[in-house]
Amino acid sequence: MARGKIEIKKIENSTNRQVTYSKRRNGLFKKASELTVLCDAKVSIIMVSCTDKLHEYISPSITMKQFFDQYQKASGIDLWNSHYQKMQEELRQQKEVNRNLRKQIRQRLGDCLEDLSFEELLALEKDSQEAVYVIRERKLKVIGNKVETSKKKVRSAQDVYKKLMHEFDIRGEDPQYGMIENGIEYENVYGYPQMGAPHILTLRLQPDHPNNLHGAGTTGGPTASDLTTYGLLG
Amino acid sequence: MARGKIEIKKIENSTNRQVTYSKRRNGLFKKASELTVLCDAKVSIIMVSCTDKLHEYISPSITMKQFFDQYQKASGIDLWNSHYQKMQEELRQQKEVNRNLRKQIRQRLGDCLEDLSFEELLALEKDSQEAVYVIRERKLKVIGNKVETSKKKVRSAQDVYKKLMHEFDIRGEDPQYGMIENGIEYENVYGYPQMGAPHILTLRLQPDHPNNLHGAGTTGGPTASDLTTYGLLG
DNA sequence: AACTATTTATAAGA
DNA sequence: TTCTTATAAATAGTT
Repeated sequence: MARGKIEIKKIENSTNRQVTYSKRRNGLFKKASELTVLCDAKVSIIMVSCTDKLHEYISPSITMKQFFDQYQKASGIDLWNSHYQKMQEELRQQKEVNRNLRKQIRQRLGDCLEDLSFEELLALEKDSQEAVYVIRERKLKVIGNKVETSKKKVRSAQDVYKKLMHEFDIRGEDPQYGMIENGIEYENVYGYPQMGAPHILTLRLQPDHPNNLHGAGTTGGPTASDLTTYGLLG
Repeated sequence: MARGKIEIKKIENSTNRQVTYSKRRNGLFKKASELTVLCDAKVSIIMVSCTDKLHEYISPSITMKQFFDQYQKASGIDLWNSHYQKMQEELRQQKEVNRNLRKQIRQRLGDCLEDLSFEELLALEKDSQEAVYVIRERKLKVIGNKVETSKKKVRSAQDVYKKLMHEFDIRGEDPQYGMIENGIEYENVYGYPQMGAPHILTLRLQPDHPNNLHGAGTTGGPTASDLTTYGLLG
């Protein structure tokens, strides 16, 4: 449009093309800003050059997001709504699953039983009772392990004691005196849990009597286990 | 830019403004399309007039969505990602919660017990055992209700029977003959469940003996209850 | 980036 | 709205 008319087709010379792009881009943006002011309109221009550089003009007093929202509303073209709705549906489903799982747990704790049919109630009782047996077996195994560990510790301590006594024998010292003194000492030195063994043995006796547990269990607040397992329920 | 220079400020005359908007809009779009061809660029123009009409230009061979995506990527400006990411985070949390709830249920069914501390194990046993008692009580109540309902039906049937007999008396017919015939009939007519009562009474005897349930419970697949409550677990 | 001959856009009027 | 046209603005080619 100056120094000779040009044909509107791709400029083959790369440098020339780049220069023209820059000049005309400025021209376009200037026109856009004039339009904005003169006609009280909102204009958004986004340009991507053939070298993938991005330039934009946007009227003051409006954000690109507003533009996109407005465009979407006016054009009815779905830019990201399908994504959004898909996620929303997924979220809804997850919440539904969540609701069901919680109800199931409540039922396993003895709530909401009125929602169950008689057959479901029987099945729930059977499942729950079986679970109690499994849990009890696991508990006994854990207790067994603890007792075993304690026994090993005791044996280990006894070994140490014997070795000490043997050393005393070799040195010709009075074994009777040394035994008492060292017998008290090693329990702390070698990590023998002073209250551990009796405590564990006490526990071992309790859980075989469900009635005992039942009667005692009606009082008392949440335990460490409750906190762990219900942490996400709130 | 013709017939006199104009100042770049809002055109107060509404008609004039409208005309200028239309003319300059065309000019802008023409320049944009020339730029597209000359420089092999992609251009998007969205305009909203002061009367809230929307007009757009977009280079051929590109969609508005591609433009928005490209713009967002290049600019780093958050158009809808905050929405999106918020939902994604929410979804992630819901899935995490569900994972926990499922684990909890598995533990209540006797799985994954090795993940519990000894104290948690004891609490779980207590909870489970208590739940079994609650469930059992509920079951007994349901059975009681069923028995009560059956009794009422029987009483109601007996009333009907008495009335029939009374009518026979009034009519002077042979009551001995009528009694037998109608005694068989009314069980079907008045909905008395023929197998119902004995069945319920049989069930009533079982559940007070947990050992009985335990022994029988080790076999057998999922019941109707299992299907209902685990439907969403897969 | 600056210059400038020329083309193009457009303001005002019809 | 569209057409016309005088004139302002944009810009292609050059430096």
